[in-house]
Amino acid sequence: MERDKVSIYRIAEEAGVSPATVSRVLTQKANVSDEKKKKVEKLISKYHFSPNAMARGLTSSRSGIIGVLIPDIRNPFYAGLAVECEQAAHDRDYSLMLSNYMNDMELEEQRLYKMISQQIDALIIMGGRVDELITDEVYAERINHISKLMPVVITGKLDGSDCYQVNLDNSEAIDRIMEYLISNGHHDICMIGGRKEVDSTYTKRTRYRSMLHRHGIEFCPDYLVETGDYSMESGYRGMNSLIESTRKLPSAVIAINDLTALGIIQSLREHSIGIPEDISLVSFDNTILAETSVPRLTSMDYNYDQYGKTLIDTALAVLEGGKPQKIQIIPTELIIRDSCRSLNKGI
Amino acid sequence: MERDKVSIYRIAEEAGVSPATVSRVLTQKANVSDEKKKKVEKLISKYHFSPNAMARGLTSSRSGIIGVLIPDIRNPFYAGLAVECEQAAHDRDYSLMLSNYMNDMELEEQRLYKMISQQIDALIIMGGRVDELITDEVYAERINHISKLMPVVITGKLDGSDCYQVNLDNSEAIDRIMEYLISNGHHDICMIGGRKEVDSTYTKRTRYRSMLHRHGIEFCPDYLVETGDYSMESGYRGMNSLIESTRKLPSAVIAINDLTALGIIQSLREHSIGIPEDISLVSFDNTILAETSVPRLTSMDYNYDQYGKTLIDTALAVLEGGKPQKIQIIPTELIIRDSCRSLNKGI
DNA sequence: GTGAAAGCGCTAACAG
DNA sequence: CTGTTAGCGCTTTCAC
Repeated sequence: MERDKVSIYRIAEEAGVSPATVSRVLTQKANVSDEKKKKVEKLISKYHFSPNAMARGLTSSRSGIIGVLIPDIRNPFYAGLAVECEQAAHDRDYSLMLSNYMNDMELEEQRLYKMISQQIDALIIMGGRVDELITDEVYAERINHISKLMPVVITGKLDGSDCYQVNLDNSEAIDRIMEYLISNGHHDICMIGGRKEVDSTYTKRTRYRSMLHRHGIEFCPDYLVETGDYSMESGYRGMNSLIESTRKLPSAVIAINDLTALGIIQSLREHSIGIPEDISLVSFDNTILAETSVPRLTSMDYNYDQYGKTLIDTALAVLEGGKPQKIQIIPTELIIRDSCRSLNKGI
Repeated sequence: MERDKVSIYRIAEEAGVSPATVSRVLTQKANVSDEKKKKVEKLISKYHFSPNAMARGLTSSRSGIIGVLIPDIRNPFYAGLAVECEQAAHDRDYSLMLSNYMNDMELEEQRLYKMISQQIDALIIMGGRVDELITDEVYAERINHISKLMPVVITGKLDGSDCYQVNLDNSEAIDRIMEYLISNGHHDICMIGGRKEVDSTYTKRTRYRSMLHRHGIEFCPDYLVETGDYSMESGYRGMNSLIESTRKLPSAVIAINDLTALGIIQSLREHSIGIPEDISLVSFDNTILAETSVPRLTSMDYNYDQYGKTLIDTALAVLEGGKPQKIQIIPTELIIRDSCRSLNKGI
């Protein structure tokens, strides 16, 4: 397969100028006479020429590519975020290189080093080990090493590392959900799903308890259902076990995310428990699943647009020598749909 | 931000050999004495060194990146396919560069040329204009031009172009669904969703009619509901209009994809029509939505693994000078879940 | 088996 | 304002 042999030399020759001049009109960094500029631009558009990014990168030691390490793009949460990142990157004339690591540590490492050898200019790490409550020290050290080579921005936390963090406001998220439920007359509130070693889940559970306390509601251990993960199946399992084990069903259930909520819906349906007539359901992430489920889910939305943009902008700011804030927080907003009802005044 | 300055020169110096020798152990293409080889390998792993892909690419005119133009990664169908492609690419030691074009022609062009300037080695185009029944000639010409520079593999068709095609077996897919429904006693079968100018939809509709004919079932125009797109909302709209306009409801509905099926479910629910008690529902694509919906959808699955692998392998085969088949077909399999019932023997 | 040297396409001094 | 020149880091002849 023959590559196109158009280069600045070819353009230069046909335009009767030097390669440097062509480069100058390409980079727009130096002045070129109108006459030559026009000639060159004509050739450029004639050949649909765009400079070889590898050659360019060799001199500038910039590839124009931002690497993104992502758990699984099939998860609607990450898919949405990835799209926003791509948008933000392209706005700044950068390309994105996505790598799914499928929660496989070995795969993560492989893909990471592959991206580094592709000379990515910056790295964004989502989920996985940067979400753990207790940082893996070996991992932190490795990431630290990388963050000496390029900007590293993560969506979670990594103790003792130099990474920049952009985090969802998990505290605000759970507080708002609790306030919403309580103000609608719910007292028996249950929380299903997740793994306690995950930072965001830990935060949610802690605030859940303190919100109960603040409103004078006694904490019931049965109502905090650990399932170990974030899948639909885990929601199904968690809800089933709650129904079987408890004497008194809660009036409201908080699912750790939309996928888990779908499993909860399935369990409730099989037990002929109506949503929201018998039990109200809220969840986190406001993915497409919240919109497509029956009933449509009331779910905690984040400003995904801002999230993606902040991730990219932070990486590029560091790349350009800036000093953005080490931790930035993305705001939340509860999207109210059809899965919750009010217990007040018999509505 | 300082890049790591480790290069083959540094390795060479420390190992007391020439840069060429380091290159030789890196590429494994020439013989190097065991002694020197070991020395070099030690340094390589000491520094976690991996050669600069841009420099390498400059000489080999290969970037090791395959570009993928995709409509929207948030669509579970494309997300699943992208994951398979990534897997297949990494197995061959290639990276993937994904670009979402959001069904925006202008964006598609921008991202395409951006990827070309990033020196992608091959291009895979999914959906969008390569799915159109009637090829846009200007577009075909552009793609043709690109396919002179690099292998281009598409998931649809493009008349008069040199692209390689990897297609789902849409004929088999609709045939199997029709046979399944008819063998379960369904005669009044309706098909909802899509746009007739889309190649795969056109095929499905044509075969739908000929299957009816073959089984001596009269074609009812009301039962072919064009909605113009593939969204959930379109299914909702299509089903609503069918319910309002027809005297006799069908016993089975075929949705053009899972998303459309979800809209149909919502419409049926609002009309208190039970699935599958009153109406059976089948759809295409077998995405995660088929598994997470209530009831779980009977849906046409494709061998996504093979699909992704074939896409990548075809591109790389062409790149290496091979001559794969111009058109390759991916088989289908109906996954039976809870959304259809049999009308036979009063089951 | 191994080193020296040229060159991939581009940018960035450096002269003029 | 513009041409010449020297690399960027790697692979690949070509001698030895």
